[in-house]
Amino acid sequence: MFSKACEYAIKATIYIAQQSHQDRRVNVKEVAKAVDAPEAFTAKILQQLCRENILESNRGKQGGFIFQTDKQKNIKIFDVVTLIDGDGLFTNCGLGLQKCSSENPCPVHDDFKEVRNGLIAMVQKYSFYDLAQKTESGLAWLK
Amino acid sequence: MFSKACEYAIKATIYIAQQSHQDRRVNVKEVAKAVDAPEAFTAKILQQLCRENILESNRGKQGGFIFQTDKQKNIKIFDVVTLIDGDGLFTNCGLGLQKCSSENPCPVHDDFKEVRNGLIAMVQKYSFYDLAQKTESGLAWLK
DNA sequence: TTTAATTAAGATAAATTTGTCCGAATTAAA
DNA sequence: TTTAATTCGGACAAATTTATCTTAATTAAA
Repeated sequence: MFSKACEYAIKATIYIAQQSHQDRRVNVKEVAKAVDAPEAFTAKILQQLCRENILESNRGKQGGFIFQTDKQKNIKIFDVVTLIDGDGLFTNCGLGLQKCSSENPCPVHDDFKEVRNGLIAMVQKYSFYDLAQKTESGLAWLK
Repeated sequence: MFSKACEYAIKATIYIAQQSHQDRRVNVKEVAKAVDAPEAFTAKILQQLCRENILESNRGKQGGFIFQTDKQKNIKIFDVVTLIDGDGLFTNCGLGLQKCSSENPCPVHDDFKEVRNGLIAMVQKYSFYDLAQKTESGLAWLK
């Protein structure tokens, strides 16, 4: 469904959101461990999330990543998926037809659309603030 | 969502089912053209579908592939996806947690389960016989 | 019997995704 | 001011997926 990079991105973003609630910057090593992802690969992904202004980073001693709390409330899984994997999952035909539409539908057009709408609803349902709270309160886990 | 190989497999299987309704064997070249897929790659995929006894093939002049009509009625997209991509899409955690469960749920566990159940319902809804009919009657297209 | 059309199987290649490594820049603390 | 901890950026490497090529086996038709 999502790429590995995207799974790591989502989990890492939730973890950083959570730590940011306590004003803790976290470094790559800690994040990678917390979400059970390879460290160097995680670093690359966090870089991408910073470039796109989802996270903020600081170099040097005591440096690390933060996710501003007010920003957390406006950003959803949808945004991270779109950033890392692109929007193909949300827009492409389920069978890969170049021009699938209601006029030229693939054999599963309508049913797939429903599934996809469910998926879109899911990734737009929770903000990272919500997801971090859920995890903080012990109702969910990142590994 | 599905791999390229899997998309090709589904479309090719529908096309062959359709032609088999008229007792036409079809060769790789024709299939690949009909579903807009690379020929040699399609050949590999059809081989796999034959090995797993979904399709039947005959070598030599006038050879090609068929999909027995009675078999078409028992086989669903689900089976082809499982064969080509494995069952990960239907069983793995949406965020890749090794041991995601209701006791140790990922942050989107319940919502993802719902989406996934919709997906499973979709791939189990139609048999290839149904899908071929839909396509034959001009209600759907393979490219 | 020969030939042409076909699939089977294995090797290879290209592209993409996943993952690592290293040197440079930055920064707080010793 | 030096040192240690950190991110950044680029190069590199490994694994997987996608795709091609080539040769052998098979088979119907000429």
